[in-house]
Amino acid sequence: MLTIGTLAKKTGTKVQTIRYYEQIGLLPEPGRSAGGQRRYGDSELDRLSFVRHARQLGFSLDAIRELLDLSDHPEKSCAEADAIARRQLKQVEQRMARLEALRTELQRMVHECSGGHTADCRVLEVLRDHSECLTDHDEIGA
Amino acid sequence: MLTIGTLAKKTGTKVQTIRYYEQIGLLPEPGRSAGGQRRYGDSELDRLSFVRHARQLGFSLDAIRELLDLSDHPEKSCAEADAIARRQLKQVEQRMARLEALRTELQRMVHECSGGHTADCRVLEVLRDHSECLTDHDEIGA
DNA sequence: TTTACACCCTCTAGCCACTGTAGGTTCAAG
DNA sequence: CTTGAACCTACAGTGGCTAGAGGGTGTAAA
Repeated sequence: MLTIGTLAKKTGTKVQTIRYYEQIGLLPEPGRSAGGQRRYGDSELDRLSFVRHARQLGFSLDAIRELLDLSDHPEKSCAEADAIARRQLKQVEQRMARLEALRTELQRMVHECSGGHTADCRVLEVLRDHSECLTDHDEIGA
Repeated sequence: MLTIGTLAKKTGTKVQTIRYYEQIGLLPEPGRSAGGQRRYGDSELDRLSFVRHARQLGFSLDAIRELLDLSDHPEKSCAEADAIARRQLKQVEQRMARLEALRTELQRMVHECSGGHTADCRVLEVLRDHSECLTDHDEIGA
């Protein structure tokens, strides 16, 4: 039986995060010691590892919920899990494309800055005059 | 004189976002009509455009605050603006590298999934068994 | 057995950068 | 003068945690 701290160490998760996952129903309520402290077994360890790994791959907690549910029902079709992963892959690719554009623009700004006063700063100038910009308008958060 | 809605349209910003920027001190309090509605001039338009453009390049609001401050003081050295931009570029590059790894891993998962039941689903299997994973442990949010 | 101390508990608030809603007021056109 | 779109304030909610206050538990040594 593991304490929450041990589980945290084993999975590279913060203690608070584990409690948070429990709170939002991503992890089941574990057993407790006589004094009311959480005690975990191997199944919880596996489940949390699954969650963390999926998080590392950028899946949202909602997507992970679906994946866990699929994982709990071995007779269900694989197609859904596949679809979730494909969706995630697509998102990652979109974000990469977006970042690629940002990188180009930032490189341009930085390379052209010759280090005088801010009055002639290329960085600020580019920010001021959007028409010089190559990136598109939408998807600020992407 | 522009209403907040017109300013919003011209800059591709939501009305609430403009009010939010004002609230956190990123934009100055504008003049008001007799009835108390916000009225904007060209300087506010420029400033908001600057902010939006910087946001599109992924700068944080704090970084933008610094950039605006530098832009307001033309006699200051350009070096600081340059440093902020370089920092941002570095962040973008790090995020790209991270996404690159995610993409590889996700592609592997998806390509290997042959579409049976979840019991043998490659996607879920990879998530379950972290040892098969190529991505590193840290930086979940990157 | 007591005491020290690391660890655990709940509850609440905060982070970023918005976004949405409720309930009311103002403005401009017709 | 009426209509209706656009405006106002104030506050709650998003995702995915993270931090802190104020207290209780578990265990090993003195």
